[in-house]
Amino acid sequence: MRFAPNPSGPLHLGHARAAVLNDYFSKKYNGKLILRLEDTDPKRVLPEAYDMIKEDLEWLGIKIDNVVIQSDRMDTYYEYGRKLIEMGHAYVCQCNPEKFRELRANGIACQCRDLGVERNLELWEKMLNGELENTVVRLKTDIKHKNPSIRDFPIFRIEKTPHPRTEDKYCVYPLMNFSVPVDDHLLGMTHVLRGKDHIVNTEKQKYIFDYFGWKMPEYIHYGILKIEGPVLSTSKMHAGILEGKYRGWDDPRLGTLRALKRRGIKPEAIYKLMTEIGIKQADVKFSWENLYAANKDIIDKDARRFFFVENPKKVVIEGAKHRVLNLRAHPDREDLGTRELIFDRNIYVSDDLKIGKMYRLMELFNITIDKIENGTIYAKYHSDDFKIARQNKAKIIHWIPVIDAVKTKVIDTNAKEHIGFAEKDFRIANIDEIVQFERFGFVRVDEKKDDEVICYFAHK
RNA sequence: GCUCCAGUGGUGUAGUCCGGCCAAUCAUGCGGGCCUUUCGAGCCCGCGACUCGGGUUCAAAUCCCGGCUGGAGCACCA
Repeated sequence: MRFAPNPSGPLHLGHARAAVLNDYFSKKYNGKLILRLEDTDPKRVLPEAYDMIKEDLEWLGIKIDNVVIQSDRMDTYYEYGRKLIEMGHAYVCQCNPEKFRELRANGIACQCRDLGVERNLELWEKMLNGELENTVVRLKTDIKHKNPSIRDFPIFRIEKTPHPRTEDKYCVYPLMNFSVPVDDHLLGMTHVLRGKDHIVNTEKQKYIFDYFGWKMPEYIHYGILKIEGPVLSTSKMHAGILEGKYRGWDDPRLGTLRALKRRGIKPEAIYKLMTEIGIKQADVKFSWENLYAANKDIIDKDARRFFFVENPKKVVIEGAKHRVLNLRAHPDREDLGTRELIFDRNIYVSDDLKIGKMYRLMELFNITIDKIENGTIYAKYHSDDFKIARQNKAKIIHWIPVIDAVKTKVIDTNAKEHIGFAEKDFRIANIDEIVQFERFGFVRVDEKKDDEVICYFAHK
């Protein structure tokens, strides 16, 4: 089987489905998986993408047996293209596109169709030498086919834009409806899983298999995956990055795999979801809910817990002594160690506290709110016993000691920044670690600066 | 417009090929409960679907016809 992206950017969720499905089934049946980079349109090639795609696949846990780059195989395409002309199944067409389109719409062949093999080979050589403009090679199909796009569709075109890899070595490039069947056959594909947007292409490509007398692989088409939210169009992403609208290919607003990685989404979660969605032809809506649930399953057991207060408000507590708390880093796992919270009169909270009400500072004690002055809340120590808080239906709130509070910025999926403080021991969290800010959600530690830690929000 | 395809709970999925064991699977979500000093996790209970109409048949989610809805393609892109 194969995964055949166009190297115009890194992989996104849409590619992930194709890659995962092909990987899943090739493993299931002990087959091989080829990565075929389809770079036969010089205009749409982004040189960095070749490596980005390999990195993304590796991250996804997809094992590639072999990498094939189409721009390395130009001579092969020329060879088979020439054969088709020699067999009289293809011809060089110099009609202008509008004229051809009009003829095609009426099911009428153009004059080029019957020029004869000799003349066609002559023109073909001229094409390859760069002597011609506005010329294509067409496959003879059925000029009255009920789908006009199938009537003598083009298989080679002239493109003089330099290719990032081969520069100006070639000026004639195969169209995918030619390179795909040639490669699928030569590379020994038995099964191909692709989106249903290729159904018509499969019909076109069948002509090539038939003309060469090749056995056609099993082409299976799955439905469209509708993904709400992130930007997926490679060209839009690229333009946005160049404009400075996005921070890069891993901006949290984008649907690239590297953006998901940065947010703390595990490749296993993506893999699982994609295999679950499967290959049916009905269109499906991508469920973020299910992705997050799968991801939570993976990360929850390892994620250390920390207190984090967003939009911090300062609270001064009267009548309580300095004390030190040791809390577990994870409620169910002793092996993840403890963290220390030092209470010393001044704390931050996130909630709006109401005067006269009782609150329970989590793991600490109960307080009652006295007054609010100049944005600072004054509270009194009430009692230690948790039962009293229960009896009084006191809300249990998170708190952060003002001393040593870690200034923290969480960037959410809309690239919006949430500023707050995390407890002092959050400093021990490593870059790339996924932690849970209790009640806030799971975040991935992205960057640690001297005065601030930056995290990306994964999900609740 | 033309050609082709698909429709199972809020979402994803099993079952559709080869009709009965399907008053429909699993997950997620939602509601409730237990536990818990996270509104997390776990455990328990519950909610919720075969697009509609006709036909064939002893029997239809499954087969046939039609409607409706959704989608794909109709490039010198992939």
